[in-house]
Amino acid sequence: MSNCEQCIVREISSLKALNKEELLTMAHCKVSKIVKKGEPIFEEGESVNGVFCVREGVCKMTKLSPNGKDQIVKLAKKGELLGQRSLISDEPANLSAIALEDMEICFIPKSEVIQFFNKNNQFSMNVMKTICGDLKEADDLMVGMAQKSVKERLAYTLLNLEENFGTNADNTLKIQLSRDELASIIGTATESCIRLLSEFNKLGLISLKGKAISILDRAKLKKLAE
Amino acid sequence: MSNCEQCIVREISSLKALNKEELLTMAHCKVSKIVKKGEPIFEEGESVNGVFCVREGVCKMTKLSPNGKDQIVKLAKKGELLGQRSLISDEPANLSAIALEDMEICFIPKSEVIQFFNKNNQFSMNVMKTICGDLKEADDLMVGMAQKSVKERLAYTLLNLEENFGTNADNTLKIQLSRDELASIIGTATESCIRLLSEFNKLGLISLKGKAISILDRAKLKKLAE
DNA sequence: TTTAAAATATGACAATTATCATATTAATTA
DNA sequence: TAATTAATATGATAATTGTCATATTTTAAA
Repeated sequence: MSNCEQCIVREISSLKALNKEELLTMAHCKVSKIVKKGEPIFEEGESVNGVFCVREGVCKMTKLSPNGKDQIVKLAKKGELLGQRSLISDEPANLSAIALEDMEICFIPKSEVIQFFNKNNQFSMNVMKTICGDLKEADDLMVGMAQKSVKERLAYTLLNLEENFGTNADNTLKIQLSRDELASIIGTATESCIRLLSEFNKLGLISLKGKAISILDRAKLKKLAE
Repeated sequence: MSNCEQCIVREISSLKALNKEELLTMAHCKVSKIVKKGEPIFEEGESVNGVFCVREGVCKMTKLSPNGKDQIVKLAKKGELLGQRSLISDEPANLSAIALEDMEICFIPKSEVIQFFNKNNQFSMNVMKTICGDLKEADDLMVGMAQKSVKERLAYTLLNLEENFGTNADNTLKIQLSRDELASIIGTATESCIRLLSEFNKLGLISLKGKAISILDRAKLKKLAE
């Protein structure tokens, strides 16, 4: 049983509002877990009964459309809490969470989180702020989906991935997505995504070395993203 | 100064958690207002500094896309609180709120709402649940925008409008939207929206009498919406 | 390493949707 | 009421995007 007090996640998530005592009780009831790349943390429709805290790795939050295609709604990384919405709404998960890399996560049972809500106002406010941030992002993405072309969305998404997940020493995006997954973020067919990547590549906006993408011309890409 | 204790809105919104004393202080500091059809309650980018409580009427929550088109993100009706997200995030409004009908609204200053958050845990939880509901809806709409065709989105939206706003005695949808506004909900060009409405009309799924729309075949429409 | 499977890439074509033009109808106001 | 404007409607066409077919490359497994 590792110590929550030392955990980096505590510093960057809503959990930073917890006091020593609360951290101690959390350390006792939490369950740590390794999730391998490609494995689900939880799936749409499941009753989650708690919150997952991401210690390491990135996962995709997806929703299955009636047409059978998965849409990636959000990417979650170190420091994020998953399943807050369904815990608060007391509903099954609206999204699936699937590891994009090997992950380290902790599960905190619902009863515990409810205690924090009841006793720690700052924690509640932190969670609320996070959810409000998610809502703003979702609204913005929705407008983008409705009003922007696939090309614009791809440009926007590439810039976003760089900003949120950074680059390696060789300037390639740290986050590794398949073409299929990238298409599932921007909401298009895999072939369309691939074609546009090729086009961006030919235009010198990006460079493609296998799966690795690096952004060469941020300014032009930003213009394309509108 | 009207009495918040008697207000119907109190019964159906997060405000139902407030006790008599809190309602009394609210009654003293709130400002009632009439907003005529077409007028804004607040606009994107504005610092709202409080929350608007909808007593009567419906408004659209819109966001301007870089291409100059407005996207309707949500419709808000009696009993809803507007501006909660920007209050909690302490940010300017992300959306504009524009009356679709003559409205009666009350403004409750930020300082007051913060008091409720601090002292009344049930109120906080209610607000959180509302925002979580908005988030789920936004995620779902986003997936719909990304994965569904315009036809599917129109069918879905018509059924939604009936469900959320009801019908008149003559079976027409209570909520009156221009073709332009309907297009702005489903995220398409006005002409495309009009064309599909005509098509639905010819297929006997809906009937059009001027601006008034009535749904004739829910089952088939539902199938079309997928 | 060889083979099989999966991912990436590209062409050809069809379907969807947007845009522009222009009627037609409804709503507003002079 | 007539005149003007705005909203609705429809056709023609172009642009975007999806689908299917098929290479090519990469990755995984035998």
